[in-house]
Order: sequence, then structure tokens, then C-alpha cells
Amino acid sequence: MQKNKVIVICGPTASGKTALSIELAKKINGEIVSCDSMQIYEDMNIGAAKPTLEEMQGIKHYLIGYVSPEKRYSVADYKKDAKKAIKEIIEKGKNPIVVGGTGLYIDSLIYEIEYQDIKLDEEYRKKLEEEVQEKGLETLYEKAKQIDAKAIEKISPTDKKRILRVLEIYHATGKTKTEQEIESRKKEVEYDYKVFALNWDREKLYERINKRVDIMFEQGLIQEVKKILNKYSKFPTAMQGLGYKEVVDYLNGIYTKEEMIEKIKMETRRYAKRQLTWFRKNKQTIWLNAEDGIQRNIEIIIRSLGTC
RNA sequence: GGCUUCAUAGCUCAGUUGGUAGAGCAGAGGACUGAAAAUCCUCGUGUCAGUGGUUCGAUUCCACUUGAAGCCA
Repeated sequence: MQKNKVIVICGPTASGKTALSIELAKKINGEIVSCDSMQIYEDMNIGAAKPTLEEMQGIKHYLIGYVSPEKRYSVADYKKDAKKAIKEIIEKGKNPIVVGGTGLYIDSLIYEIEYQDIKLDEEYRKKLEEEVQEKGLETLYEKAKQIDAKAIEKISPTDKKRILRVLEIYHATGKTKTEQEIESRKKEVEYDYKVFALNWDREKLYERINKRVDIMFEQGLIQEVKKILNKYSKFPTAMQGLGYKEVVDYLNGIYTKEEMIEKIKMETRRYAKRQLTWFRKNKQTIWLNAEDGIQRNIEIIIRSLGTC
């Protein structure tokens, strides 16, 4: 039996994924599954650059604004939620289009990475964090090396997150990260994912980013952040969002307004660069030049679906 | 107009007791499996303002020119 095709549109921030995907959805009877680690949250609209209802033009969007910023969310959650959304769209007889810039989340789908059903052990993470403070990261790095030397080869002695993760996986499952990763790739990929990446010349992309940040402030990003800080009391992952943490620092008097805006622009440019590095890794990806225009790129997408 | 100081990487500045130079920031490339808008790694040749002089050799010393800042008129 032939697998259902699922279009994936990725690309750096501010490349025009939203506009392209909505036009495409209108043309091919599609619905959109967002793939964005910040747009999942409620009340984070301006800074996360969520599409507005008007922009959506009646096209149904999944996985936007449905998680409280107080919740801890991860790729494993995303994988499950996105698979469900894709299935629902196909069952309706429509075409799913996965759209977003979170490379890790995209990979969880296109490589069908399986995550075991385990919760993050907050206590253990806290304990590890304390150990870093007391004994230094070096000690934990050595400990992780004892457990999984192969995984540690790829991890820098200064990469705290990944060192802790090796220890956490072992603690939670009794398996090494290396074993875990082999098992996570055993399942056959359910859909026929067709990945497209949208891009501009670097200089143009950076201009678009700078402009977009200015617009976010015109739209009231500061007000939005104040409202969120008021409404919620803890942010395990949400406050990592670009444009959010910097406004918080500004409100705490760490930056002037100008410094904050420049900082957000700079960090967003760097983020775009990291996204491009990630997307370049997948050699199957078909690159679209945003300057060719939406209609032209839709043609390219539709044509390449027919031929492959 | 006179005097003083400065002119070195995209920016801010070190430095070379004369043997063609190096930091921070910016930028570029890369890694990435439960925080990922996160986290981490690697990368520094540029007419040392211009012209001429001294010298085996000048970015460094000298003169002049240009530009900037300050002081005095």
C-alpha cells in the first residue's frame, strides 16, 4: 500500500513559511500542522509570530496556542500531538502540511523517532544541577563517560544540557543514550514526508528579521509579556522564547529599550543561522527561493509531489 | 590661524624597544533524539590613513598631506 504524502515546509524564522503554506493549503485542500516550539503556547502570540485568524483565511491550523506556558513541553509531546493531527487530517480526506522552524520537532516526524513513555524526573534533574554546583561539570562529564562513552564522544565537556541528559536517560530507563537512540529508530516511517525549505539571501533574510522585530514592538510585545507574567507563575520552557526573555530582562532594568531591541534582533538572526545549519543536513530537502514568489514556489511544490 | 592628541579587522581598541600584527564584540561554518526560539564547538591578512625620507628592512622613527577630537586665539 502506498503511503500518504505529507508536505513539510521548513525554513528560518521570517522566511515567509506562513504565507506560503496558507496559499498552498487553499490550493490543494490542505490543513496545517504547526511545527514550532513556541507557537504551541497560549497567550504567546506576538513574540512567537503566530498567524492571526485573518492570515489563516479559514484554513485550519493544528498545534497552535494549545499548551499553557506553565506546562513543560518536549519533542516527545510534539511527536505524539503532531501524529494525531496528521492522522485526523488524512481521515477527513484532506492534505496535511507540516509548517515550522523547529528542526528537532520536524526530525521526530520525518525519521519516526520513538520516545518511550516516561516523564521527566524533576527531582533527579534538580539533584544533578546541584551536583554541577558542588562538584563541577567535569565530574558529571566523567560519570556520563563511564555510562556511555560512545554518546559522550559527540558531546563537549562544556555542554551541560547534553551531559545531564545522558545521566537522566540512564537513571530513568537503565539504558544508555546510545542504546536508546538505536531503539528509537526501529519503526518504519508511517508517511511519505516531502520536505521543502524556504530561504532568502542572507542579507535579505536579516533585513526581514530586523523589520519583523520592530513590528512586534509596534504590536505591543511588551504588553503581551507583562500580561503573561501576570497570568502565569512558572515557565519551565516557555520563557526560553526569543523576544520573551529579553523583554523580561528589560522590565527588570537589565537593558535599555534600545539595547533590548538590538539584542532580540541579533539573537533572532543567530537563531535563523542555526536553523539553516539544521535544515542543510537533510539532503532530501528541496530548497525554495522565497524571492521567486509564492505562486511559483507552490508550482514547484506541486510539481515535485507528482514526480517523486 | 597656532598648539596638542589620535588615525591598526565590519565596530571598540591592544601592540610591535624597527623584522608586515591580536583581543573583545559583530560575522561565518558546524554539532544537535524528552529544555531545541534551548545548549554547545570551531574560525581573526588587515594597502596598520596617504605620500615621501632615514634604514638591509618602516605599520613602528622623521617630514609633509588628509581627516577627527581637544585646547589657545
